[in-house]
Amino acid sequence: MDGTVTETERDYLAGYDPREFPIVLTTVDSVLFTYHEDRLKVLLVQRANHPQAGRWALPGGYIDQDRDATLEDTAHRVLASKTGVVPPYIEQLGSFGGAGRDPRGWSVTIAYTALIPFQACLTHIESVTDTQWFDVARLNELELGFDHEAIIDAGRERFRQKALYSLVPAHALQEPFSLADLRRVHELLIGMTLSRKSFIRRVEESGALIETGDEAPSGRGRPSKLYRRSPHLDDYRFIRNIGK
Amino acid sequence: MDGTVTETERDYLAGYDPREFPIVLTTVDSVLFTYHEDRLKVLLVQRANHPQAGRWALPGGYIDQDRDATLEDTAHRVLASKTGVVPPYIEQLGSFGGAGRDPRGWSVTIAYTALIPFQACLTHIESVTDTQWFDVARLNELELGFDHEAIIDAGRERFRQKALYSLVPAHALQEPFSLADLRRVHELLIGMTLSRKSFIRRVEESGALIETGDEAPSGRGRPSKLYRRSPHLDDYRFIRNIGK
DNA sequence: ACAATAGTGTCTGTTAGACAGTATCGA
DNA sequence: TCGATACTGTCTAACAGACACTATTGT
Repeated sequence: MDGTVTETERDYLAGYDPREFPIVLTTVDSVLFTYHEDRLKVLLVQRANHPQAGRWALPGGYIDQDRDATLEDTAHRVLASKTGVVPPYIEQLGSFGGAGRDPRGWSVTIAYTALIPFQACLTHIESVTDTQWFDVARLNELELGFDHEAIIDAGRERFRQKALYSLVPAHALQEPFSLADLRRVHELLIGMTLSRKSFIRRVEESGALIETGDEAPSGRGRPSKLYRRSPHLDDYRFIRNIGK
Repeated sequence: MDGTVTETERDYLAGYDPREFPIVLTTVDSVLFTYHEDRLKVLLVQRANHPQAGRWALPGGYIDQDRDATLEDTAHRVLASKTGVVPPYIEQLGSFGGAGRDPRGWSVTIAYTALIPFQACLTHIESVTDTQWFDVARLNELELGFDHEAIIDAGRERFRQKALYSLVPAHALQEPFSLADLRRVHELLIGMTLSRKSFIRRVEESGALIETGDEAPSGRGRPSKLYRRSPHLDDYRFIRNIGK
């Protein structure tokens, strides 16, 4: 008699031991961006443990099988532990895996990418030394761990696309914010200047932002109108890209 | 003396054993679409082993740590084993993970989505009984394994977007093909009819397709011009979406 | 000749970009 | 008043959609 012919799924699961199979090291890393003082910044953490101890790398870690019900839970938990809050915008970026990217063996990281206002986690980040914002334009001065530079590039490219056809980058700003600031975030992401008029028209047409009615003095010059995010912000897609 | 203070990365790796940590079951699954007889089809495989033995599910499997250097290698290997060839278009779709999606425990699948001409794997698929094309409009009649229905939906949505701003769906057609056929593929993906004129204009403007110079009789009526894919097809993006 | 299918010519509406103009602040 | 910044009015170019028209086949 061949036992496998009549084996039930219950029997199979009772005898299943994952340690009998080759093990893939699986982690979740996040690329968190913000905007501060006319610069795009990305959050990095200095690694305390081997491998790559001492290097700056993306905030990430193992899945906690008891606490995390989904991959997004892991990303939320890790980011909250580094910033004090869950970012207002997060999406899955992609997975990066291979035999050589981690010296411990075949590994996969599921990467998320997120946006947060600089002020939302200012005090939390100032209270520690191992977590810092870095100017994304100066990452070449740093030697990052693993393949995290490539993952950050993928995150930038994702938000570059979003800046072309959505107003999602508004999540990088503290409310209320001016359209001048938001346009600047888009310009940094896209890598070119944008027409004021075109940008304002899109904001009005979309309904993805709400005018608060207040104004803010901008140093010298006419004060700017202030806006906040509408609940539909994340869903709105322009059918045509901005930018010449 | 505290050994960890002076421990080198080499020492750490020598003592590293992945079995000491909680194990996440990691697999790669692919959503392969094609077009045949005015229908969108997706490739499914009937599961031979537990869990979910007997159910139809996405082609997928474990990473072969000796053969696969990257995640895409795994997707290629599995798809080639089911169709006889590597599909001409494949991209990473996203990762689906959680505590409850596989009865064996916490699991992650890295999903790819791909396109192939129906004829490219016709003979290979006809030679086996456990691998079949299914009409994507009739998947509700099937009880799929795991969360694979949700993954297929994500793949459809990905290609729905691509159909709005690219000509990537041309990979689902055998060369040479007519614009009528390609437009039909786009219409099925988008879920609405498209203007002939708009579609032809985009093809001409993009340079992503090359006219072969031949024609094909289409039953009755004027014969249609035939096209093949240009090498730039995958890169081209329209700045504006098609469709009202 | 006719139906059926493929492709074209041309008009219109929409919207991005350009640019000049107006509005409102500080100095 | 002047410079600086924010916002608006309006023209133009580009392009999608509509639709009528021509082209080419089988019956």
